[in-house]
Amino acid sequence: MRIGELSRRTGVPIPTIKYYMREGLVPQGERTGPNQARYGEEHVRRLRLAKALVEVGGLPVASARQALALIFSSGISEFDVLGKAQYALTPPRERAGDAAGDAAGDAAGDEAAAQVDDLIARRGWQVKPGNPARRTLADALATLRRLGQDDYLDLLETYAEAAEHLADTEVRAISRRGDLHAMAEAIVIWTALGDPVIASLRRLAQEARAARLLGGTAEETA
Amino acid sequence: MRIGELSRRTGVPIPTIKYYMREGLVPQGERTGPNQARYGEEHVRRLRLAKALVEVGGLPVASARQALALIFSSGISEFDVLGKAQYALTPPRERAGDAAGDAAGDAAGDEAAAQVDDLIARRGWQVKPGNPARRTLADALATLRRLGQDDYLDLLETYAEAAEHLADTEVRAISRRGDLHAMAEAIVIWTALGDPVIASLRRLAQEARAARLLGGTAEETA
DNA sequence: TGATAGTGGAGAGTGTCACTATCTAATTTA
DNA sequence: TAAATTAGATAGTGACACTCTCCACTATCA
Repeated sequence: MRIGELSRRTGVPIPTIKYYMREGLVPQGERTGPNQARYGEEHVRRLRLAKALVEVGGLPVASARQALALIFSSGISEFDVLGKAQYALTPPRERAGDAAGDAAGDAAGDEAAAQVDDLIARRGWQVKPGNPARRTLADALATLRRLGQDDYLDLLETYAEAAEHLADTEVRAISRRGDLHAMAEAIVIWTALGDPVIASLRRLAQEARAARLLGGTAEETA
Repeated sequence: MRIGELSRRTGVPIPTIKYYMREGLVPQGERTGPNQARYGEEHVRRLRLAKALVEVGGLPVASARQALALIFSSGISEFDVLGKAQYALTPPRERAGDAAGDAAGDAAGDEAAAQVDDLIARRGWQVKPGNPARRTLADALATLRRLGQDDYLDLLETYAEAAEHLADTEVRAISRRGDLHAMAEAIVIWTALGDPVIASLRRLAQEARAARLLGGTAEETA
């Protein structure tokens, strides 16, 4: 097929397809002439995936490229798909740890890092020291502490339990796929799209619980 | 205090403080002369909060302004703090539902919306029809469907259970605060920062579970 | 009592990001 | 054969979150 059909079938505008090709999210088409190229089903799949990661998953284009490269590469083993996916999907953390404010060499940051290590150890989790989620979590906890919300940090235990339960179900479901390629694809998709799904469900459940507890009514909101 | 100290105590650069004042995230200082103003502890708190919401929570500045306005306003009732916070904290959803691709008037989108309604009903949740999380969730589910991941949609039940459990604990913890003002603040903070916390924990737990199931080792990754 | 550093406020400038538009020459397609 | 598409390259756009520059002033230290 040519680019027009590719655009129609995926809902991605032609200029955007061209842009994604330049950026390497989608490979070039098979050239058939000086100004003609042909595209196949793989282009459709890959483009749909790119669109989903960027639009729904909110990934930067560069991260989406990495994730797509991972899925469509041949030399992956099941031992590192997940790790590489997590690396690719963690939005490039800007410099952190600086600008803590309030003089004092940032006690909250150190405490938070220790707290993360402690949590991981206590749960018996085996996590690579380089997993970017460690940093993200420590940053968030340090911020919570600086905002004086440390009296709620026991919620963390509940969060960790829930995460463990989720991860257990997810890993189990995905490992049932025999095909390594399909596993890699599912990991990327569910890691990226799972975040908004969980966030939405949390908000919905919050509203429901709050209504039940505070007696709020299900009326419209400004 | 003057702006220099405000900057030092919060870790926010002076030009950024000025920008935040222009954007209304932080109120103006109390003028004491043609080119002098004084700032107080409220400025410090508010600026820290602004920084947290933007840097860690990843909110757009406009959303952070709304959230801060909510916290520091006087006329809120406990019946709508949460709803308003959710409205303020949901990143402005761009147009959705269009550009589905593949001809066919987007069956995935309709099915997903129905699926969300069904889930909410099945769980017995009381959720306002206008809650923005409905849309976000439906979009994500529709995308999952279009990517052919609908055979995993039973994971949704696990997600919903986890969300319900989390929300229950959160709402319970927050409602223990008698002060409505403190409640509003906690809601905003935990709604915004809870997302990255949960996402990180999920990733850590995933790696741990995968290691256990696949026998992966905790070595370094590229 | 200067010299130096630090303000407040307004407007313009910067860098990044994700597209989007335009152009040319060369095909297809009707 | 005329109109519509196409590939590819380059340039432009709009949103966003700052960041810089000025200037007429204070504030503070030697």
